[in-house]
Amino acid sequence: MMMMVRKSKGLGERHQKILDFIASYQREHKHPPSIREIGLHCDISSTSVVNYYLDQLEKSGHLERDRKISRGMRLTGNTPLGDMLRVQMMGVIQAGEPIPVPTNDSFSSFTPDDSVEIAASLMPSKEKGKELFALKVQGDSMIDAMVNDGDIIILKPTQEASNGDMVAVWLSERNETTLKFFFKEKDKYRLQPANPTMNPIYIDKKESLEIKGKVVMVIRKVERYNS
Amino acid sequence: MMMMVRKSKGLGERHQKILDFIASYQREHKHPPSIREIGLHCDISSTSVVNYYLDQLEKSGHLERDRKISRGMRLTGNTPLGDMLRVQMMGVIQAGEPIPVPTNDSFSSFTPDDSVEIAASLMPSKEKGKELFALKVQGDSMIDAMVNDGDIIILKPTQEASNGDMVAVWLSERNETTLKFFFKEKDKYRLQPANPTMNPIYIDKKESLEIKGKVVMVIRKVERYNS
DNA sequence: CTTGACACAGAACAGGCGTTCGAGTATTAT
DNA sequence: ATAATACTCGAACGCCTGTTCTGTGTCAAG
Repeated sequence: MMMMVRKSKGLGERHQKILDFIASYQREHKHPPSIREIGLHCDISSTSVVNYYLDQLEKSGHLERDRKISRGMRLTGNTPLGDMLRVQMMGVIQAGEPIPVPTNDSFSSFTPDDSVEIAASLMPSKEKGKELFALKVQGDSMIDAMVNDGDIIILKPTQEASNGDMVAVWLSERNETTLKFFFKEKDKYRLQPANPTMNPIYIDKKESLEIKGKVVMVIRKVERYNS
Repeated sequence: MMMMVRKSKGLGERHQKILDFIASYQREHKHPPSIREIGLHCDISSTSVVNYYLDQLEKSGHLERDRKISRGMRLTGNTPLGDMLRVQMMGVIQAGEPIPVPTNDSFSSFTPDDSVEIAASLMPSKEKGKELFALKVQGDSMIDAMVNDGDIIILKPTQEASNGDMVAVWLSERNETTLKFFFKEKDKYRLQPANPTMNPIYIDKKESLEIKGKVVMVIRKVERYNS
């Protein structure tokens, strides 16, 4: 008479729906929803069932709960609050090495240590989707992209880019990683350095060019000059 | 028999105490306190009095309240939460113009429009004091500092710098603003560009060199390449 | 078929919490 | 002095909300 999905493993449709609702509610109201509000918007007619799922989400680490306290819950994964988002630090990007990209594990592992928090107000427009990841720049090889050793770059995973986007690309034939503005021209790609005093490089369309992500932000913690 | 202070103008001792308590409670519990909890820790025996002050704080803009909702309040001023800080955007920095610096008005004006929010976790160590300000870079004149047109730089106001600090300086005799790493040498100052491929410039100690601030962070929202 | 974990409903309980009201006291203005 | 204003208390009301308990239908394993 009624169907139930997802017995044990992983996140069910219901779980995801609740998670999403909490996030959107929080964004809109600046505070978490009550159990009953969750039930109402997620088509759950009993508070005990919502509580049931909340408990599971807490055990799986997606949620923190303050027992006995009204609306005492908060998401732990991305966007701890509506006004801040947390992106996963996937690793380092450097000239001669491939670019680490997020796997489809999506959620699960979220060690706060390996993540970067960013105020949502800083985020350009609609990129706020949680589909973001971070890389730490290693080496001075990307100074032509106006990016220093130690800088953190935030990017959106994608395989395609529009003209003018800054992309992180892997040139497998040259065994080279680079950060450039991307332009598709007649029979070649133009990779334009961010530094306007430097010249672009051209990649023939026959040559392999793997776009790994679109750069949306660069963050630099200015340390002491080391020399 | 009992004293009451601060009749009308400004923030009273009571107001400040409540504000402080909400902030500290929020930091510790990750959610706002209830009216009764505030009363308890601020020596107010009646919930109606707490409510009374909360209303005032709301009217004066220090607080937002969600009526009827348990613990429905949040601070609006700086550091809306303990994990984020808001710095004032003082203006633009460009080659031929002096550097805008914060006046001693300190607080008062906090228009969210002219401010930048930063996750506290991004802030290098102890600079977190609210003595920070932001500038928007205008023009390509600072590419030698690895800073682009449109970048946002966060700095701590200071007139002195240690060797290796990146500083924003005004060279009044040259009518020039620049961003460089600062080194004091025998009888001159060495201003070292962040870009390691570029050469330093030297300023004789007789020449005027006004340090306006120490750069602690650079943030770049990557837009489309315009050309 | 039986058993047991799993998913869900519904109702009831109890405490948390914002709100409101009546009343009393101190300060300042008139 | 008198009135108006600012501040404080205590208690009661009633909704909001998390918790808990009992019961039902589903599904897979034994």
